Amino acid sequence: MQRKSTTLKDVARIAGVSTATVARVLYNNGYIADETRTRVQAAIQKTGYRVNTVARNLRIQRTASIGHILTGIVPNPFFAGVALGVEQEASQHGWSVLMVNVQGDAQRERLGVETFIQQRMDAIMFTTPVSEANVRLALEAGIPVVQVERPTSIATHMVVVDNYAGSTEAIEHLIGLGHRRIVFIGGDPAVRSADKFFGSYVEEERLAGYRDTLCKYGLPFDERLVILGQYYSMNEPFETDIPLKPLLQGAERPTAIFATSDMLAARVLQEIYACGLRVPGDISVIGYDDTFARYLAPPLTAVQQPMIDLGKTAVRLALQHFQDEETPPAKPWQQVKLPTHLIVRSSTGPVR
Amino acid sequence: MQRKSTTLKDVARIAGVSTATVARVLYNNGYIADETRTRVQAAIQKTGYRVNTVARNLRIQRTASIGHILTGIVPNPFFAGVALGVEQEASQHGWSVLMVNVQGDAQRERLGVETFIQQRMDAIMFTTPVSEANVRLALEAGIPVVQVERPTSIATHMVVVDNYAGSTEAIEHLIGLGHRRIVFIGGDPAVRSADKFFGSYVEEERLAGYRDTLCKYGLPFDERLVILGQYYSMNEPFETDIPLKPLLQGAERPTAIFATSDMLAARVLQEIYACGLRVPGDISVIGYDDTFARYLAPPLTAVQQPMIDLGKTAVRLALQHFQDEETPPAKPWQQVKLPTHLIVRSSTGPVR
DNA sequence: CTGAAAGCGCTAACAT
DNA sequence: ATGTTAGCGCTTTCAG
Repeated sequence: MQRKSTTLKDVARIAGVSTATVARVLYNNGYIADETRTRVQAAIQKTGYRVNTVARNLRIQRTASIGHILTGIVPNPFFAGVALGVEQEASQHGWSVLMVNVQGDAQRERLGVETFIQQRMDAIMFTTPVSEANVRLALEAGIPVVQVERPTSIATHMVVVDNYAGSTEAIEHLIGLGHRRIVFIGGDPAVRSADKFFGSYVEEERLAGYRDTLCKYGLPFDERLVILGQYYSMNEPFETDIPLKPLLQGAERPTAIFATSDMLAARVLQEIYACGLRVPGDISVIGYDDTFARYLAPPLTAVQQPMIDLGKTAVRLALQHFQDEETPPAKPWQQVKLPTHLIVRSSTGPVR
Repeated sequence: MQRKSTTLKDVARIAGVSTATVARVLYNNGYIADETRTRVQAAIQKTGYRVNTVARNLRIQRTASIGHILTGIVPNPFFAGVALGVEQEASQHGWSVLMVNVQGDAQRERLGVETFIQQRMDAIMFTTPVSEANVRLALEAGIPVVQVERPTSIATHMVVVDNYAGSTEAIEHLIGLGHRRIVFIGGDPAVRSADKFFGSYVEEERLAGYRDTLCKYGLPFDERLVILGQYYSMNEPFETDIPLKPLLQGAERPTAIFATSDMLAARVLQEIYACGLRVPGDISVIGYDDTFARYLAPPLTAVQQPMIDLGKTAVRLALQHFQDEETPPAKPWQQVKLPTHLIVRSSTGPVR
């Protein structure tokens, strides 16, 4: 907003018409004489006029902007994927997106929401809300909210992933390869106990898929093969040790491991190699997310999350509120569940 | 901007004062009677008033917002790091950031700049501009510009990395371990020939560091050990093959490989393993960026780029324009060069 | 087909 | 210590 730029008024003066007329040619509204249009367009050209969105927004009482709150765009590339999807879909519809990374901090999240309200964002998205209270805050300001991937129990639009199916598909793949002793390793749901989530935790859904699939194929569910820990950190990429060695060096070594993120799977690979084992020769590994799975050695079989699509869908839900502006009968919140896909690469193979 | 929210005027009416008075307590400006302040604060509390930033921006002719254009936040996590740095530093100073991902597309980049101009962003940042013309576009609109990491030849603020030193440090580390046949693998500078860059290409700087260091230690520069290719793609993560096998299976096998990104290094590891070799036993590998280097097997020695700091510094440069508003003698564009650090992990070892 | 004019919600002189 | 008021740049009725 540096040096003063051309205004509509300037253009009008130069073209010798009123501001209303300029606005008409700008938005192709109403009748306008061809000759006038040409004259106005020439003036626009000449001055390099560009509409002042700030003034426009004030006038029309909309900003066509989405505030996007991310738990942490780093270190897990999953979030960058969602952010990209959000931005792409938004800009395709002429919307803008403001982004705030809170790195897991509820206080910063609150500030983000507060700012977004002040900026009069037309919608607010949480790609993984940290605190319920902040979701409520946005809602109370009368702003449509979309929660992505790990919604709280508060009713808003939601777009989630079919974690149960994703997990099921992974385990079935392993069972199909002859595996019977399969480790499940994931973040501990209890860690997020501060908030109540809608439905069940992502991690719980995946665990349920694991358990039910074993059951379905008549395999025993062995609690010792389930490893849950607080492996996620927004700032320090997992310094926590993964208690896998005992299993790997024990008598009844598992033949496959299902990890609930690529980052975790990568750590699992490191542990496996440290024990002198080979993948998939001695043990198969499946990751989740499909972020940098393809870059690991060997290229990792992984449950692919529809990151981009998650973001795009979230935007579509938000835009709905404004599409049919004539239908104020505020439609209820919607929940969309997206499928996952198992990408089979080289980290899984038949059991020996 | 949904349902009509409380305005300053409302608050004034309820508190029984003028809007000017409310503004005074809001910003703690000028004299105000304690009693009045209390009354106003009560009214603010009661109504849940929140300043309308849109109106405010129009009035003060500033937006306190930065438009951030990213070549592609996916797939290289490097960009997410920069984006985080930008956002953190901005919000710490009460600034907002709009983000646009152009995924390497000059057309989309242009649209992004155009939008940012219309939104009256106070500054525009390019984390790796795609096209010179777009940088110029922003500049012509009178908006301060910061180019990050791979600036074009256009003069603006710039924050870059000391690629030469980064490369030098990596090669010295290898030479110190006794390596003499070291492969350099990187993106081909010629690929970006469409634009002229300021100083030299990032890749060229790194190559120069490699070459000069070999020279310094009296080692021969062997062109056959330099592999340059178009390994980067914004959308499909490198499908291109890396022509490394001939070298790995040849007579005089190199004992170390220096790759100019983690993504490339990851691919190199895969090739090495495919040839049945071990790291670092048979061959050492160094990556660049230090994004997911720690997650590879073995954990990768890598030249760490100051991603967050790159972003933060860029914001600081942009803010300078507004700090000392009284000094209109527009100070010249500044260029800041940030250091890299070699993070030694387990992918490098003494030559056998 | 075109123009006049009323604000959107706020800030900052300028008065008092 | 507080109030009045003139815009910021734009959109959109309402008149003609």
